[in-house]
Amino acid sequence: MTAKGFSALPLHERIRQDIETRIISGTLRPGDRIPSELELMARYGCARMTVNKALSALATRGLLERRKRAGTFVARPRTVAMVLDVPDLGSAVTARGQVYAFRLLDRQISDTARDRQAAADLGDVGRVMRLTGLHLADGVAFALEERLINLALVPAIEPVDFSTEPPGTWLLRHIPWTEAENRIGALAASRAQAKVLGISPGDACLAIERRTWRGADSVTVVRQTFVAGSHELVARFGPAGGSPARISAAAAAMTSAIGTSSA
Amino acid sequence: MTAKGFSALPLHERIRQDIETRIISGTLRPGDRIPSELELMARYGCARMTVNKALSALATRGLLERRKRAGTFVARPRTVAMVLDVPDLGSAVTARGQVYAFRLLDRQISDTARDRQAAADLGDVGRVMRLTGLHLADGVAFALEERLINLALVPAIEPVDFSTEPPGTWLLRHIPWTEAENRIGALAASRAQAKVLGISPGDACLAIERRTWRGADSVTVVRQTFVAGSHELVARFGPAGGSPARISAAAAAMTSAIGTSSA
DNA sequence: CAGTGGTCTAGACCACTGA
DNA sequence: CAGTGGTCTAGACCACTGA
Repeated sequence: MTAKGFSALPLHERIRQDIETRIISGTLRPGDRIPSELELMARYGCARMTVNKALSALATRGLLERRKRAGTFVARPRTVAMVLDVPDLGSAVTARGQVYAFRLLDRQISDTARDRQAAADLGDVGRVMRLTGLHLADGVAFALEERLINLALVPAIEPVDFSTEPPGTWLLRHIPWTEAENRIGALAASRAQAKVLGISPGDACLAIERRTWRGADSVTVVRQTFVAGSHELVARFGPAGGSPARISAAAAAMTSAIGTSSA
Repeated sequence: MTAKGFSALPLHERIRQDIETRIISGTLRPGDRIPSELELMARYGCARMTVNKALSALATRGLLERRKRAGTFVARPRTVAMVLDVPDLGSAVTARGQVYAFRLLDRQISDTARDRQAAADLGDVGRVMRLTGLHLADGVAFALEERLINLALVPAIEPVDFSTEPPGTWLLRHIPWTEAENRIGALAASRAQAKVLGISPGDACLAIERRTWRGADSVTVVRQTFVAGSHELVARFGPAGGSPARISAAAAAMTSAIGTSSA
């Protein structure tokens, strides 16, 4: 496994972890100045670029703040920005050991010229597809999905039958979106929502509204309404240096904590 | 060589944006191979390190995938990892033009040796402080907060009076946490929760459970229960190159979309 | 003014892995 | 095997800005 005896990690990575450890342990405190690149070159016996790479990475991740002439400082805790994992619903259900299914309830082709709500959601894009469907775990509906898709941008989706793959997964596999926004809140189920979800009107639900763009163009807008307790979002922040994939795996490995209903 | 008069941006940044633009516009599609570093050196007339910096940044952000010998490829859209902004509640309320206040309802000192729930939440850390309080906007309670704090790690908080500053803000200003986890769900208000929040039992609420660590030690665990419609979380993903701060500002500038209750 | 970080060069050796 | 990316060197010039 180890090729070269001792250097399992590249030098810039070891420098990065070294400094990070001092911040975590409290040896370096917020506001403290850390040695200049010149000093660190001498300490680690390496070129300035190598030190720079380590410090730049820590600055990008918000642990350090760099100011010209003044030096490099341990950053003060900032307004919190966490990494939110938005898993594919099918994968999430399967990971819980349940059987996932999507049931399409309704599909309509519309046009933003006539459909005011679609125009508000996607802009004046022309033809749109409006989908309504249910996400099921072990045959039980746990989320209602209402989605609009910009057909001008995604014409290939028009003939797709969503019996094998829900629209979100299809889009994820086919359309490289570049920007997305999620809004997360709670709401009381409406009469219509309650009916298809098999709950009572007024019951608590988690609501996610997600908009996706490709460049300046709207790809899709989706509103998902989850029965309370059936779904949980996890957001993390950590200096563990995790790639999104690793963070996602770590979150999936954890067990639930909020509203554990033993039913 | 480089036309030196016009470089508002560093060269590595221009190369990054150039390639990013091709991905966004669809000129480069998922799975496409992009030129090797050697070829890009020639194209941009620069050193390999400069090209490498641009490509590494895009790989870190998940837009490119790099494989030795094979080359660099436009990444396929991955499982979604978004940046979730977790704003200070006081700032969020003030930003909406309302007056924020925190009202402490209860404060107890306990010990994980006797307090089983505290031990489960924080680990066997010894003395803990248990706080219960309300977040108010224009004098109306919109969130209930129940918090445990590890006093061994944060002894300075013991005498603090939270009349001017809620516990979360105090902690953010004083304790450099290194890791945090949020769990977000919906729940129906219990009788006790409903009473202090001025709503009815069973009413929909947004629930956030946040755990914060400093290195291996738990700092605090907090459960916040928001009246439905009173609070919304926003998570974004975008190639706009936004720092967390910029993303946060952009999110704050947007108006609500989910469950706007005029009550 | 002088030290700092930001950027860039023109090389180099290496590990990896697909043709 | 040969091309690729990963890393690193030992320099350089520059803009910025606090002492």
